[in-house]
Amino acid sequence: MRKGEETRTRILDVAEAAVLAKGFGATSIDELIAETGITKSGFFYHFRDKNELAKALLERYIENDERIYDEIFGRAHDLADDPLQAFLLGLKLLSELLSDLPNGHPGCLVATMCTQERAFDREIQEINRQAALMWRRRFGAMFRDIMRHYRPREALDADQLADMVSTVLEGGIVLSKALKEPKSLPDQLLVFRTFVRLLFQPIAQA
Amino acid sequence: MRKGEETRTRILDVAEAAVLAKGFGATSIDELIAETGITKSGFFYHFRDKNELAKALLERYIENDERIYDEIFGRAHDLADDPLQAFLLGLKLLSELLSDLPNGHPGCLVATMCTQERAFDREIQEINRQAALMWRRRFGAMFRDIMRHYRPREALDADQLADMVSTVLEGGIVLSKALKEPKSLPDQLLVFRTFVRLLFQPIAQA
DNA sequence: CCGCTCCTGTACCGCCGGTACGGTTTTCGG
DNA sequence: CCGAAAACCGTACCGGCGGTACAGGAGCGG
Repeated sequence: MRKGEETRTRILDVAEAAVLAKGFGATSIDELIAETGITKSGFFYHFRDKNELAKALLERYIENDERIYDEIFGRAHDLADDPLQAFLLGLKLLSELLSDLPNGHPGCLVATMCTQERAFDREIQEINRQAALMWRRRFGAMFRDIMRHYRPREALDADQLADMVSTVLEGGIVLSKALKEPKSLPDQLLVFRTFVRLLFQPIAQA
Repeated sequence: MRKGEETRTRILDVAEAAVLAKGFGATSIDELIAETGITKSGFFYHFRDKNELAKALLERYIENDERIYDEIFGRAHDLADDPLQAFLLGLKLLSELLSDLPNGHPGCLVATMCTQERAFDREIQEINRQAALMWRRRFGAMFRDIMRHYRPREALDADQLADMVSTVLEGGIVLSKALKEPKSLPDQLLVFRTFVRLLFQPIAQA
């Protein structure tokens, strides 16, 4: 009914924070049910096992991720007609959004799942792969659009450029966590932005 | 004495592979002692607890990592006098090295530790931070050297550029694992290499 | 009132990290 | 070659955790 969904969401909220902070293995079910105020039986009513919790967590995370990208780059395309300017603006907006997170980026579940555990089943690995492929399609389309209007100074594959967005995001998250410098992630994104601007700058300037 | 070190090394070898594949939490001590052929008592003779295993694992990994960078970029500097050419060559050599790994990069322990667990103590987090700072110093020095000879087309901070190397490596590892495409990591490194070449290209070409 | 969703309570299992501790073999310096 | 330290083995035990089984109950819509 309604109540069930609400409880399930509350479990997922608590679980997501715990998993991003401590890792999946270090997050105990006992701990989750204590914080959500339900019993162990209640937990297993919603999730068959921990693996299904991981799956639900990941799917919800990816959905939310896609929504954020839709919104930011959608807004960027509303503000700028030119595909290059829109993309650069999108990166800027994303960087600002990441800067405004008080404790830095909480971490990426996709990275957590694929870095940390081959303990998960193939289904989760496939969800992860699809998420990365969606990022590639999303940004790849943008780069292809840009390349229809601008000639890059160096021949680079649109898909590899698209992957670079994901790479910088995932790598920036890792680095800013390791360094304990939340600003590193948005900074790295801006460095990448400069590279993209440089790549599509017209050769004849003077 | 001598035998002790050998056994300890064997434990670390087995543990490193397991941790990179399944994550730290999912790697059981029972599993490690079974594969190394020792008993539980033997394990705890070498490591007080799992956290000390993690620490030893991380320190050894970082040492080895530094050695590899020393060798590759040392060789690159032997082959090219110019600091920019040497750096670009180093990236190329590194990319080729990563391409030659049959099953792709096994994963970065620094990323594993900092992504996955706030369950580790502060000591490990500090080791992680120092590793990232060492990368920054290493590549930052190279970029500063380059900037003494070349004027970048865009004003970028040498340390942020240095961090970009780590970002691309860590992000590339995550992405190639998520995509199950080992080639992504070396490819991303080459894309970054193109960006660096572009950044320091003289403006007046004709 | 029935039946379904959404739980609670209790009891239990096996794995795992970790402790304790006594005993044994191996190794190396003197 | 001897003795002592190093490098283990064996066994027993503990508590936490993931997971199972199952009985029961509260609330609510039809």
